[in-house]
Amino acid sequence: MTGTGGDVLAKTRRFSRPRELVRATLDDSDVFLTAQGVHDRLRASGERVGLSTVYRNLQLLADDGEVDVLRSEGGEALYRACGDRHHHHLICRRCGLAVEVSGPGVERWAARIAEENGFVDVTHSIELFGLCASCAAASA
Amino acid sequence: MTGTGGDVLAKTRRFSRPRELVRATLDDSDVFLTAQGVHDRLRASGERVGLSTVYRNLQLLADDGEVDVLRSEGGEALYRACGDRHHHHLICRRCGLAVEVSGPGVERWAARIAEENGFVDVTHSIELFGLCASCAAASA
DNA sequence: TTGCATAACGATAACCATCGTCATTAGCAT
DNA sequence: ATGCTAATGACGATGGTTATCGTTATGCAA
Repeated sequence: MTGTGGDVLAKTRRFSRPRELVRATLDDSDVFLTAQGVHDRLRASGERVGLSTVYRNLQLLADDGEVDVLRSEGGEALYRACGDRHHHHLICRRCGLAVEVSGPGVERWAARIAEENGFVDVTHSIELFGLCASCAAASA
Repeated sequence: MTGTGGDVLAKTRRFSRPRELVRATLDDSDVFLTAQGVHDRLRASGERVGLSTVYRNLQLLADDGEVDVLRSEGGEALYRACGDRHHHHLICRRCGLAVEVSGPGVERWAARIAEENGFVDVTHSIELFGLCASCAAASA
């Protein structure tokens, strides 16, 4: 039988300049970006990449685990390049600044809760939204 | 002068049958519902309430702290009646079954992380998504 | 290097959740 | 009852995201 859950489907992935641009845009940013945001940055730097292409590649990169995806409080998808180790974020809801945080204890807590309730294939969304120091100062 | 920030604005809130129906629908459900879901249930029970009205009241109830709102992995808003004490959820991504869970340790962790990074006005979104026992069995 | 199969592109239309508009209806205080 | 206005609900507008599809271009092999 196939392994549990989706994984090594060995999809052929061809090189493409647009994808590299999207990846680079995320790499160059220290904040979470929306698809539109990535598109805007590309346009601002003189690159013309279709919006569809940005969405498509953002999804591909997410599927490949190269970028983190999370939902803003408003429900939009936010993307960011990230290391491969598991972590969560503390995000400024004003400027988007994201700080990677980790909490081994939290991971264990989540796993235990899931198990105690008979849930399987559990993922968790643990994100903290607030105002970073500079934004808090700016709005004082 | 008016108080700082939004809280006791003492907004006049008039009774309305549609709002009671929305509230009742959430009260009768043990799963998180989308606005559409609430609307569908109302229609199924023979009640005719405008979709706009459902959205509007869901928002009002959320503002009043009578219902929990969270985002599904797909970005849709999910609503559920809830107690007033702070808690999180373990949600079945198939059937929507939601188990309220709590983690004092997690709360402290979140608060500490926020403080260490100079963030203020921090809220956290901590939700676990998985497959409940029955749904897992059903898809085996 | 040339060809081919097809991944990827990108402009556009389709989708869908959610919100805004506005004329009509209906709580509720006097 | 009467008036003020919150609330309704049909409908159109918005905005993020996805699907469509003809065109372009990558990667492999002859």
